[in-house]
Amino acid sequence: MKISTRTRYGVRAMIEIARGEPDRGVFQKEIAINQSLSLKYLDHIIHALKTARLISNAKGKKSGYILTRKPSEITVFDIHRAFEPGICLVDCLSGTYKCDLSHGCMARGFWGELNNLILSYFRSVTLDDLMNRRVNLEDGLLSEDLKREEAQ
Amino acid sequence: MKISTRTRYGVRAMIEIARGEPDRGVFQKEIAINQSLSLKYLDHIIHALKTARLISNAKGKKSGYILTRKPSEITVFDIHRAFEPGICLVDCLSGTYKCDLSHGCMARGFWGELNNLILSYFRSVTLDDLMNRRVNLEDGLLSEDLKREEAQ
DNA sequence: CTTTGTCCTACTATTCTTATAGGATTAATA
DNA sequence: TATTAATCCTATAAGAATAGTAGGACAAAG
Repeated sequence: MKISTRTRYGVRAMIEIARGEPDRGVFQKEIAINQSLSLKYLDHIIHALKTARLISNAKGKKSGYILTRKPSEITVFDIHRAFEPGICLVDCLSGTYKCDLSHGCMARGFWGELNNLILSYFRSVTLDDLMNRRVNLEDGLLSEDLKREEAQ
Repeated sequence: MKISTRTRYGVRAMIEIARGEPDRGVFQKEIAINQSLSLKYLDHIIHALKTARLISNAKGKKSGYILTRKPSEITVFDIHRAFEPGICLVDCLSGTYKCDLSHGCMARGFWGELNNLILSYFRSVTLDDLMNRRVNLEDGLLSEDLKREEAQ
């Protein structure tokens, strides 16, 4: 279970664009340098974000990118959706999937709940929250928990 | 972001073993049939579960498997850990990783929180909960949300 | 008319997952 | 004791997905 780098880079690119001066757009090259990303790979990321209508060109093709909405109106879910069709941790959660466990799978509900958990989280955090670090509050707990993980 | 089939199968295998009669163990073949899994692939799953000391042979090698602990004392986290070293959605959350973003990455905390969220969830649900479907309560919400997902 | 940045397609390399194969070992049992 | 059935263990292959590179077309600014 990993977050894809395209989604991760996408979030970072969006933050970078959001941080840009209000009077001008942000160039791909600027994002690449500030976020230490390959210019060529970032190309794909930007393309996806644009297709998802989260960003647009500031003025013509040579004036960088700006957000199409306010940072407070763009959630991580929106960004994620630019790269993945949706959140589906387990195939059997999608409607089309046909499972042959007739007597009812006891695990399905569990995964569905987790799916909801992640979905809610993605929907609840905006680009504005990220920039103001409103999600870093429990950083202490985080490192503590992860250390315990790694110790194993 | 997908849950690996080995973890999924592992959970289902554990449920199957937990459901076994108290006086005898459950055979691999039984699990394979009841859960529609390949006997050979299940072989690996069982092996991992055994290495993690979650299951053991009932009596000698030919009497199937039993749980080493009560279902209420085995969490999904325990099962997951039998297959993956831990939960780490993003490499930069691990201590050893060196990131070159000197000015502090604004996304890291966000992913860390999600990591914690999943970790807590895994730790909070036991095999006993799964068997008694205590996680299926919000099934309605689940399907509703997923349908909205798929509609996009 | 050159440079710079965006746009777009194709391709490759690598990694990971999922599985299968084949056989060794052990224990019950006929 | 020979047979069967189950576990145990290693190797490997097939496949998909991801991450990243390459190359160039196009548009606009200087």
